[in-house]
Amino acid sequence: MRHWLMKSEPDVFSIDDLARVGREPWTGVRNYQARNHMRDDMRVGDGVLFYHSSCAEPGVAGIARVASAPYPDPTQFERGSEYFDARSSRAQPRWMLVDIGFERKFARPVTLACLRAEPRLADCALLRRGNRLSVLPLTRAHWDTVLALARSSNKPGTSQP
DNA sequence: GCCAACGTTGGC
DNA sequence: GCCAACGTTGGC
Repeated sequence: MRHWLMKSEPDVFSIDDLARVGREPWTGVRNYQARNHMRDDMRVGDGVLFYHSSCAEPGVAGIARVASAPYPDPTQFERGSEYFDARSSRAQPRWMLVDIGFERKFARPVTLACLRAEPRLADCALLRRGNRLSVLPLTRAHWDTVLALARSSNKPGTSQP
């Protein structure tokens, strides 16, 4: 099983939204590297860290799972959608996505500041300077480390960053 | 709102 | 293929 991190702006779609709907097509990705990860590398059941970006407290908010095989992002065909792509066709769709299924929300998010403070995450792609990729792979060690941070930050008496 | 970093576009 | 201009991302 592989592990991933996927960014979402909570004002648009948060971990609570995912918890409510249970499962969601990850529409709107218009970056080839991110698309390639979904199209070529993801498998049903892969673990996903659900990351809140562009918000007051950026960080990992919870866990999801890859819930479908890749298929064409329907919004690329929707004239009038902000994600419409005239260069795409149903015969040759340009943008592929997967469905993401809710697993759990952390009691407290693991904040970006907390991630940056963890030496074992120093080589994580998320923390690289200027990184903007919205779908990125994690090593098993990164995954385990973030989950451990989520557990430790929930212990009573543990200081928060 | 600012700005650094990066991806995309398009002229040549 | 090069590269400047432009647009977007995302933290602060």
